[in-house]
Amino acid sequence: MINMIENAMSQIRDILNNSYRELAAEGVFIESDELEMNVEIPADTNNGDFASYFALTAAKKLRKAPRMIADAVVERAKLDGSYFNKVEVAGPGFINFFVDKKWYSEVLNAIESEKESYGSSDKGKGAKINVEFVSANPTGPMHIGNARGGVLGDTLANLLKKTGYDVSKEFYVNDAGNQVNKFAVSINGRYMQIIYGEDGFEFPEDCYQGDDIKELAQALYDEHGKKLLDMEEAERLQFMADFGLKTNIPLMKRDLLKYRVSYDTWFLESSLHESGLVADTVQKLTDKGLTYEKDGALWLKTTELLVDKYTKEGKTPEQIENLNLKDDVLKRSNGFYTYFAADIAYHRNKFDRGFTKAINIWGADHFGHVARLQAALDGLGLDGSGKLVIVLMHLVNLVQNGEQVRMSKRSGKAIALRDLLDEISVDAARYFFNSRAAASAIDFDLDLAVKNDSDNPVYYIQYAYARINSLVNNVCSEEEKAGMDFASIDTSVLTQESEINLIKCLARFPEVMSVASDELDPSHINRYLLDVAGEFHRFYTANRIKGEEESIRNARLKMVDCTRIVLKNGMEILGLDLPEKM
RNA sequence: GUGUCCAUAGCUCAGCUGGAUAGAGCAACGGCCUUCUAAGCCGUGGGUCGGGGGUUCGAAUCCCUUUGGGCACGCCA
Repeated sequence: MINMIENAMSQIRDILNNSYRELAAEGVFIESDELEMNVEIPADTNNGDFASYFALTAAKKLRKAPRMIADAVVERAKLDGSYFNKVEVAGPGFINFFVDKKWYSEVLNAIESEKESYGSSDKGKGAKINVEFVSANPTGPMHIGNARGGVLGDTLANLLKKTGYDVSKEFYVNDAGNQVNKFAVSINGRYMQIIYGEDGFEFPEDCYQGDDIKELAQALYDEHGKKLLDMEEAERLQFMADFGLKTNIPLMKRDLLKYRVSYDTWFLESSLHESGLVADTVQKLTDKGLTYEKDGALWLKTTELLVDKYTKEGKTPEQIENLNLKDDVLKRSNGFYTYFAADIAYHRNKFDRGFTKAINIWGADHFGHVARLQAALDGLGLDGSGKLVIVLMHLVNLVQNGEQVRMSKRSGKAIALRDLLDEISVDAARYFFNSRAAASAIDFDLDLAVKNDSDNPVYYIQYAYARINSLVNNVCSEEEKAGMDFASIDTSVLTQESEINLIKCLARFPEVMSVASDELDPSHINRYLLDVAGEFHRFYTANRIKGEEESIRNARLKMVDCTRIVLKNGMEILGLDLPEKM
């Protein structure tokens, strides 16, 4: 909960405000409540550890030269009892603050007192949220894009838990509808081919071509022989679909677990149909006058709902007109509900279960669906625009031999998830898939991933962690380690540049967590840990602990222990192993 | 066509609620192991921040425009 960066910034705002108010009271400046005392961390520490640019932004309003404003305010600034020992004006009116030893000491004390909860916060206030991710069709093996989604969702859930949300992870299993039907027809086709030969039965072109289908058909044949021919076609297809799903779903669970991705709930789409929630939801929309019949199908007035939504969001009528909005079918003329209808019911169900927010990770190719689903939920009075948040994740391009490999289940060319793990480590995969924001497409170069194993940045981080362990083991006896009282160790002796840089870096962790949580982007943590590891390696090279004078030795041990805590807390969110030695 | 995401060093990317000299990793080149792990550290070179215009004291960041690329616009999911 302690955020020393925020504490320092808030002190600066107070110092500047007090100073300004005094001057205003004396008539030097006009009274103003609206001045924003912005504080930032300058890129170059020669310009202070913290800086405010308020004099430049306020200059126009106050009708004074920015440099003059800054000078006057700084003249009055009272640093007594604050974290700062120096404040100065630079350039056109930058106000630069320099922190005192006290601040560094408090950073380390904060980490030691909070330990595993350092970086955590209660900003979520316990809000119950649902994070749904991967939700791949159970009609075939998962591919590399699902791996990214799995890692992202799992990591995001960890992050949200640490920032005070009550998170439930969910996998939506599409075990109903068209895809499943096609799945059954595909298995049936291969089954027939086993019996009648490849030329004796024509395999439909728009069916799943992958070898996994052949394996399912073979398994069925091995178990039942030709007996399934005795069934009515509809019965046989149902039987095959059930068999395929029963086989595939556990395989998906197993493969995701290999990536340390687990779920609280596996939610079956079929349960929505069976419970009648889909029908009921469509009826509700109809009761609200939001549907109509055309060409034998039941349509949702999506256009109307979207115009509402976009108007509220401030789009102009011209902009909305340009979007060429269309309505959606809820119930097809053949009597079956569409995926869209089921999805509306599904999200209604999520909110019925008490989730105040639903976060879904979707492939970017589904983005056209986002506003429509939100609007449909708005139509039900469920505030989809506010409570349904979609993180669009761009797909992973698999590159091999310098060429992009096209992947699709239909062509059967998808690279199975489990094969990937035979090539690279889970840590490397988890790190890699979380190395960029969801919105950027990433190329996964298989040759590189296999070959440059030890170049992977994840080892840079893990190495820092392992180094700390062996360092401490080397310097301290077991008894000393056990009895170490870090709270009482004075760290004001740490004044080397590499020490200062490391402590500053450790201080950023709560802020990084906060930003990553707000942006639903755990890749911030990924990059941050790289910084921590870098600062540690630099410190390690420049300084020693063993053989140093006791006050220095102990202070460094404390700082190193703080580094270990931060690395651990961050790596746990990313789901990385913490190697004791490498 | 409309929408949307993206474009920053040779490559992969940070930085984007406007701030001081645009950063990191990889690759290249040159150094550092008789003392706590060299999976490390230090140094060098490398840039019209896709182009053009605008707003501003100040633009990689905001606005307009343009170019190039990914994706989406189904009685598929």
